[in-house]
Amino acid sequence: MSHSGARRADARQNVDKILGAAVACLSRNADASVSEIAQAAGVGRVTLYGHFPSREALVEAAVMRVLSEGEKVLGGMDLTGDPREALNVLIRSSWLLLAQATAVLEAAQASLPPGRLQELHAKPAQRVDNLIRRGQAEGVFRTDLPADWLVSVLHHVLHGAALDVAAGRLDRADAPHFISETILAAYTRSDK
Amino acid sequence: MSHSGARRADARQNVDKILGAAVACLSRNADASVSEIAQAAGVGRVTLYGHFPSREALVEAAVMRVLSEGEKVLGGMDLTGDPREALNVLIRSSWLLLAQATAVLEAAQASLPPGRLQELHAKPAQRVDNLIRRGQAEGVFRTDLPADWLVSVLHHVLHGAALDVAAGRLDRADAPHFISETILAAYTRSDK
DNA sequence: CAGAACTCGAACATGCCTGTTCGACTTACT
DNA sequence: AGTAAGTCGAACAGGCATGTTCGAGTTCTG
Repeated sequence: MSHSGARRADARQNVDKILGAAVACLSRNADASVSEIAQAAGVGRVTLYGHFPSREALVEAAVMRVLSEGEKVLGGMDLTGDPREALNVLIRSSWLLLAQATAVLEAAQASLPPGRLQELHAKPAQRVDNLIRRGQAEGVFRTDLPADWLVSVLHHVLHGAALDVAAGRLDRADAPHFISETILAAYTRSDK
Repeated sequence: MSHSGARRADARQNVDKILGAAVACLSRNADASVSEIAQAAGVGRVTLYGHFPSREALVEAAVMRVLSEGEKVLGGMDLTGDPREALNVLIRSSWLLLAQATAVLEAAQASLPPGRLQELHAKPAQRVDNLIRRGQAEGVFRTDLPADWLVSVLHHVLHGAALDVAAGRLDRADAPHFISETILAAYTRSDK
């Protein structure tokens, strides 16, 4: 095992640290500078450019990373059964990941060609979308509002909760419970 | 009426156009450039600097404008009576304004000294906060979630809806209805 | 140990944004 | 009509971010 690349050991490790720092920084600040990300990764700016040719490439790599992590979680999760329970499980076990994903995705929206984003984001988003539509079809979730809107609400509540946690307005431990309770209620008609 | 200022007629008119453009631009793009705002207002960049000494002053003026507009609407609105109805009226008649306010406020957060913001934002936010707390006290809104969180949810759903409209994912005419239905449901316990 | 891969800091070119100054021009008020 | 207020474009200075190059140092790998 030595023919494909030379000193991959620490190089790949650095790439990993950079990607992690990029996700963290872009979640907090949509237009974080390359220097900022490099510093957060504990690596020189030049080293970063040695691994990613441009800021755009770095952002795209960060998006793909957070997306693949999302796939890993979403893929190994049982979303069949009662849609309420499935949604509950999904939120409780991956809200930080989803929130991080939406944050990085929005950050990427400013630095990436317009179409490129939804092209990558399509599949994971479709999973949540399908769950909601199934819940509607089974009469568990309200049908007086379009599924697109319900997805959007989940989206924005997750992102908002992540912002609140980052700003110290919300206890990280409370977040999953609050989100879950709020979304489940919102997905059910209020009167009658 | 001629002693306080000379050719105020079109000067003040330009200030107005600039402030309007600033609010519009900052709602779409939190870090819109001064050139961009000036161009959107149909005036030269130099003229803008003639009225506002710095970008920071411009942003603050835009915040004060949107806040005073908010006060005008919130102040002349009857928020007594059934909290559900009051919240419904508030959302339906001012969602765009509220959404615009949150957008500009977030934009300002990046360009203004940290404390300065909540200092100005305090009173209008308190009004909504009070309405929600009153609803909780009267047993109309759920009390298993803290009022701060419910305010935050309204905040983020409004902002999110504004983003969706701007991105063409949501019809502007549908927004008030969707928001109102969603929030009212979210403010009520789902089961039992 | 020796070479290659990798890292790093400093420095440079470029570009955008902010503020500012200057001079010429247009417009409103008396 | 005349004067002062206001507008505008061009052009400058400073700052910060993106990429790039160079040379020297460090560390993995064989």
